[in-house]
Amino acid sequence: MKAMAKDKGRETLTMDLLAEVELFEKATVQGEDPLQLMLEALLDETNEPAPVPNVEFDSNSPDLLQDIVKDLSGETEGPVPAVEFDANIPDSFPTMMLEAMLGDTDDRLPVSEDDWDAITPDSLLEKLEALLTETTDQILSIDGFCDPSRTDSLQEILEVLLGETAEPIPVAQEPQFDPHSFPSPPTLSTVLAGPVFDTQPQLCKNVPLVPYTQFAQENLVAIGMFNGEVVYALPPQAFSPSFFPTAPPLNTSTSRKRRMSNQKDESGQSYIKKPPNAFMVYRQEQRCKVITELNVRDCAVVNKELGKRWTNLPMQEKVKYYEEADRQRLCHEQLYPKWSPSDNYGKKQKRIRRKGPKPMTVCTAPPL
DNA sequence: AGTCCTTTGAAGTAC
DNA sequence: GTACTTCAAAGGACT
Repeated sequence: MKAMAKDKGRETLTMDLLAEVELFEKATVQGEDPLQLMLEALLDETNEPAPVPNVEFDSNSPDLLQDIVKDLSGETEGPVPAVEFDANIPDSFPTMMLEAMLGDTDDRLPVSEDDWDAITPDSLLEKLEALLTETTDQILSIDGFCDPSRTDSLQEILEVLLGETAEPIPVAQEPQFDPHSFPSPPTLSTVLAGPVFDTQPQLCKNVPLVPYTQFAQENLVAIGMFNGEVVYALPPQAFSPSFFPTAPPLNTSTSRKRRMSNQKDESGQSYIKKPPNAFMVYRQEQRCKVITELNVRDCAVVNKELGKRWTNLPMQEKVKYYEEADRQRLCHEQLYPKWSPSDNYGKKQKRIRRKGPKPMTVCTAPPL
C-alpha cells in the first residue's frame, strides 16, 4: 500500500534532483529539517512559492495524495507543489501523509516511530477512517506493494491509529497493477549492462516476435524499492499468454496447463509460479529459432537441442541470461516476498521422473 | 482431461 | 555436505 503510494508519488511528485539538493543544503545551512521545509511549502496556505515550483503533479494521473492534500489543506485551485517522497528517509512518507492529512493544525508531527502514540487526535482518526471508506479500492490496490522489510508502512500507521476500533483494515491478498500509474521505466541501457537479447524480429507461428527487451521495456512497471532504487518488473499479467501482444492463440495443451496454473489452492490463494532460471530465459528466447531451424515442434526434441546449445554456449554469453534470471528472481521476490518454491511443491501432479537411459524408479512412498 | 517427454538451474528436503 | 526432488516452459503424443 505504502510502497505503491510512494511510487505513485515518485511519478507525480518527483523533484528535480538539483532542486532537492538545493533544498537540503538550504535546510542544513538554516538548521532546519528539510522534510519539514518541504511540508511547510506543501501545506502552506499562503501564496508563497513551493520549494520546487516548476515541478507539478501530473494532471493526467489522478493521485490519491494530491486529492487528500488538496482536500485537507484547503487548496482548491492550481497544482499541489511537488515534493519528493524519498524512500531513503524512513519516516518521510508517513509523516508527509499524516501532516498532509492534518492540514491546518499547528502540531508538529513526530517523525520518530517511537512517537506514534503521540499522534492520535480525533480529527486524524476521522480523516483516516474517511480515507479508508472513500478510497478502499485504491488502498486495496496498493496494499500489495508493502515492503515488509520497512517499518514505516502506512498500513502499520493505520493499524496503530485504528487499533482500538473494530474496523478491519483492508488488506489485499495479492498485488493489483495499474501499469499506467507508474513512471516509464528507464531505458534498458540503464537497467541492464547491455542488450540482453539480440534476436532479430522473426516469425513464430506466423506471428512476428517482439524482442524481449522491447517487450519488457514497454511493459515494465515499478514495483518497489531495492537498495534505494526503483525496481521494475513485468506485471503478473505478463505471465499470462494473453498479455503478450504477439502471443498466438493457445492450443489445448497449453490452455490446460494454464488453467491449472490459474487454479487456486485450498486456501484460495492464486498459484504463484517459480521465476525462470537462466536456461529457461535462454530457452524462451531461442525456442522459436530452433523450431525454425530444425523444423521440429516436439518440445522434447527442441529442448534437447537447446540443452546442447546451452552447454556449448560460452560463459560470457551465458552471463546475460544469468543476470536476466537474477533480475526476474529479484522482481519475483519483490512481488511475492512471502513466496517460497516449496509453496508449489505438490501442487502439480506427482510423476515418476525418468531421466536419460536410467531405468524407471519405483517410488514406494511419496516425499515428505 | 491429464500426463509424459526433455532440458538446466534454483531451491527445497532428506539423511 | 551430498544426493535427490520439484518445478519453472513448451506443445505434440499418448493414455
